[in-house]
Amino acid sequence: MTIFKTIMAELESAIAHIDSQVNIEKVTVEPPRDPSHGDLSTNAAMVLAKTLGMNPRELAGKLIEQLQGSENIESLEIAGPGFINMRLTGKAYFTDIKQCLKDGIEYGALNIGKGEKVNVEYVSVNPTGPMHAGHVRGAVIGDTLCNLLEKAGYDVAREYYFNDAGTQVDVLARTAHLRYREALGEDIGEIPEGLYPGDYLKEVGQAIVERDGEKWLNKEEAEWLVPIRTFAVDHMMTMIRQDLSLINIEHTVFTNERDIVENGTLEKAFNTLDDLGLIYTGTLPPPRGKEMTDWEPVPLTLFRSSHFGDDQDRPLKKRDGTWAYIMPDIGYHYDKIKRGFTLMINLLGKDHGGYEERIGPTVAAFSKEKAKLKVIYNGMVKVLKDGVAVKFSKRSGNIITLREMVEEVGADAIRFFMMGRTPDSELEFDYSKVQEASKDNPVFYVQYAHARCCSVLRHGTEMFSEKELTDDALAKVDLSLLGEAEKEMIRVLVNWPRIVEQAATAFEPHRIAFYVQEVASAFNGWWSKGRGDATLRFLIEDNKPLTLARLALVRATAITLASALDVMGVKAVEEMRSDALEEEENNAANG
RNA sequence: GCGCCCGUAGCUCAGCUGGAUAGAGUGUUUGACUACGAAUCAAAAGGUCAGGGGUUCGAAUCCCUUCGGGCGCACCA
Repeated sequence: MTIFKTIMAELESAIAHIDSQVNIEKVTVEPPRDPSHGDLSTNAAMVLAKTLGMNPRELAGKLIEQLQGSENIESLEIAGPGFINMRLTGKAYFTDIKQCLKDGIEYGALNIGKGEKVNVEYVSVNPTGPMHAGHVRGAVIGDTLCNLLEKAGYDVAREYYFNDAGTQVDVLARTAHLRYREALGEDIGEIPEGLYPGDYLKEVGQAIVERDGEKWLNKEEAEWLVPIRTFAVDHMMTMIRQDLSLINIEHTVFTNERDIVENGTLEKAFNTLDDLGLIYTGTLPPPRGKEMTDWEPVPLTLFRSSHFGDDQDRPLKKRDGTWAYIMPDIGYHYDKIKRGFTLMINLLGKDHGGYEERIGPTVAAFSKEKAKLKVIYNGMVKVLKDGVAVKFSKRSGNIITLREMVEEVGADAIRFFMMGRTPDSELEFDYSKVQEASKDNPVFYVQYAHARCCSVLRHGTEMFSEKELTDDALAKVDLSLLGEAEKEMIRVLVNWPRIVEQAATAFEPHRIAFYVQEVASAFNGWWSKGRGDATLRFLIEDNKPLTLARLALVRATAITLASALDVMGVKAVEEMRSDALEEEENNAANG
């Protein structure tokens, strides 16, 4: 039970005392933006005033009477139009801090998801080349969202949809065959227009030689296309998975488009819609806003997606009776629903706008409106160095590969920056800024704060035995010795479960990145108070109980940071050593 | 033409799903190291939340509209 829930419960009973029937849905208990308004604030009086036939300030007065008795509340006041501001006792927060120390890395875990089956589909890059800069953002946001939803108590499947049925994989096969001929000594010259130019297919050609020798030389395409395609696709998928593992992304489910297309799922999906009476033959209006020279009205097999909010019905079959191009995606979502998911989240680039509108109606139809599809679109990423666009790498065929990015700045920086803001906007990813060891680099700033916590705790062992500093031991420490200087730190830490809840319900992992900076900032501020005033330092030689209380809070800070960074997939380092620092130490040691 | 997203401090961005005097960082100005890591901290200055209208106790947030930017819009894969 967090302090927020405790106070909310007390408020609810206070309200019930006045009127037990009233709807309290809109009542909130939150820390006010301005700390001078107190620790917590509620809008209850303003929200309920009308239905209870009182003016807000009058109602607030009555609620305050009821809340007076709370042992968690130190003082109450009515403010502005009818806010009730509460100042809490120091003690009110201790349960949360102790909980943090007990929970460790699990701190902040919730059960708001109640085990609901969620499918998050992300990356889903075509298996025709390596992961590159354009793919990374959605990959990281998706993966972090998975972590977040798991933290909030959802049952999450991390899914990769594997487009191995389109024409691109045939192009891949043709390119691989060309590389294969090259590997056997043929001079293939420049890669022709329309095939994949990257060098990464050379090793595929070589690998085919090693497995099959000259078997596919001088053969008709019809003979080699399928086996080479299978081989090349497998090879690409292995490569992509290795690339993803560089930034700690590992999917749990891989679904093949080819399976969906070939195992009858499309027919089942179509028939399901037909049985629901949602299929008819009709004619679409001409496409708007485009000059159509060859358009003519044609009766088509249509799905009544307009019943589910789409602006027009969608053709599922072409005029020749074959499936329309959206049908595999529809079949795929039919499959997801059959697997029991009630929430499907899909991470796509902004250039896929309209996907939710197109596929969402079928999800609603298949599930009788019990399942939902949510698409998160992310903007483009520009990779820069010192503010200048990074040159494309020739080696990989005019793309910046994920592998190169990891080599350049490391996985932590990539993850932090790629998920660190709302997905909507365009993102400039500047190699130089991302590596900077200073405050304007949040990755560094946060990791530094965590390392500082660890440093303090290391020093703590000079005053205490290890046994006295275990999390269990610290959880039993008398926190009432903490004072005003620590209050801000405490307030920030106990907010973590709320942040998880808010971020998870909004599907917005970037909030975690902002929170983690808030924690770091509070900690660095707290730390610095000890510089001006020695009595505010963490370690006070002649006051062990106070020191223990502070160490408990330092430890709670480290735990909270670690817990949040864990969701982000960023390492919580215990020590940071820059080259400069190391050099200094080496010089000291040598001199 | 229709739909979606965006417009917040000089710059880069938050803004808790409708709350109080709109916040950080950076940049500018000014202070603080005989330290448990100054790789930091504290303070000042900086705003017509693109413009206009509406909804209500209350709007950056919701609705309408104008302007400006991005993306999508066929039986295409």
